[in-house]
Amino acid sequence: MPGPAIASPWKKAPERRSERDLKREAVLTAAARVFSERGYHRTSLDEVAQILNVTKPTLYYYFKNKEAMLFACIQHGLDMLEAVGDADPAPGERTGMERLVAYLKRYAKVNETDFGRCAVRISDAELSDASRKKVRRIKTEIDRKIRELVSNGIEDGSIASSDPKITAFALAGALNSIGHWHQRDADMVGQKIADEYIALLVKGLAPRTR
Amino acid sequence: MPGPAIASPWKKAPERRSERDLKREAVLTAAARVFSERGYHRTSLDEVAQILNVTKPTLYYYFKNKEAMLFACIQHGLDMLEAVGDADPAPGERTGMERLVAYLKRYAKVNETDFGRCAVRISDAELSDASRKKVRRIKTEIDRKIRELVSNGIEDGSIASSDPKITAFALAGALNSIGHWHQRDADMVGQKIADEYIALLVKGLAPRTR
DNA sequence: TTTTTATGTTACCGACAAGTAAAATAGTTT
DNA sequence: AAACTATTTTACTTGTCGGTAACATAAAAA
Repeated sequence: MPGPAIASPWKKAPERRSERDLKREAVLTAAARVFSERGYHRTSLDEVAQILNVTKPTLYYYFKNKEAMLFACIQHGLDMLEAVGDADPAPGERTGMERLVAYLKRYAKVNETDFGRCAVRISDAELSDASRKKVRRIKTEIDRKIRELVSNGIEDGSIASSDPKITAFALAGALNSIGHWHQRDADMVGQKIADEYIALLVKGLAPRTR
Repeated sequence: MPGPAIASPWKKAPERRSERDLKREAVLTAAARVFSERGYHRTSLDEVAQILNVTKPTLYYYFKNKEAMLFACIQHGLDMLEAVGDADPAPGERTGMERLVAYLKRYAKVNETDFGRCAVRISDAELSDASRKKVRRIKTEIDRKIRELVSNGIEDGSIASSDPKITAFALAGALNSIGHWHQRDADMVGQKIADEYIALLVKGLAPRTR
């Protein structure tokens, strides 16, 4: 009978993740890319496997099934979007508008990633009831954050809006829509589009000079 | 050998469409509804047939295949959107901004229909190359129209925009995004949302009083 | 009545893709 | 060496669904 294993502290250093985790992550990254590019249903797991130079059953070693893969992709994307809200600097330092604009820029940046696009583009109708419920929870939280920023801006007078709820929807909707066509127009790249979008949303179409 | 049939003028009156056309249209309407609600891939033709109280092969009497159905739905939706541009009153009567806002409101209204949502929500990646090409042509035309309105507004000073191209994308994208929500939030109905969206786009978030 | 045309149904096929079982391989431990 | 563990493959099953063939029915035409 072997004695108790001696703990090797550097073996558990967080940056040294197990190979399994790395591979699982690679599967997820590949899935996110192809899901977001070609759509969930049009993507077969054989394709995902091929990208990784493995065969389909290998994927099942890392994920229970296709839906679990999609759920992980969407969740990761939503987690990134939610983290955008946590990077919000302490309220009071800047106006609500400034904080909102900074938030929207970070939000748009996440939407440029494969995970972000998965979260935004793929309908959660693909998911099981349980997964969808979790996804909806995070989406609600993100929406709440945007509304909060809008409300703060209204309070401090830096934002004019009659309805934070609809405004929050409109902002998210407008930014999410970027992901839908930006691959059609490869010439204008992400950040520029996002900046123009945000400028439009901030300033509006109507001229401000008189 | 029968003599030449005597033409019966009232038989060809345009409002008296053949039963076949009516049924074909019913198929299309049912397809548009369920495609836009549940998505193309998640919809089986058996479902569509069931809605109409027929069996699947009957659908094939009216359409060549599933993709032809989808194409007809999308095309009809896009035709409606394109018609929105034709309803534009003579230029010169009003400012570019007024014309654009009126356009956007009609556009949003179309997007409340099943066909409009099909056109906007379902990726044209589902279509064959030939169909997609046609669809893209109409989409380009719609985009051109929006750009034209924006440009006119810029010229007459009623619209402030640095880039009509991105602005047109942003406008369409924002309105299209309405279709993604509105079933989740049944309490706020279409036109109200659209009006708020448009108001935001026109006035912007930044307050105009000083 | 017979024939033709339009419309619909039953019963089926075939393909594709998700998912699984079980064997193969390689690395590690005993 | 032997045994065990982790990982991946080959080969297979299975369900779903788009699509079709062939027949049924009924109305209109001849």
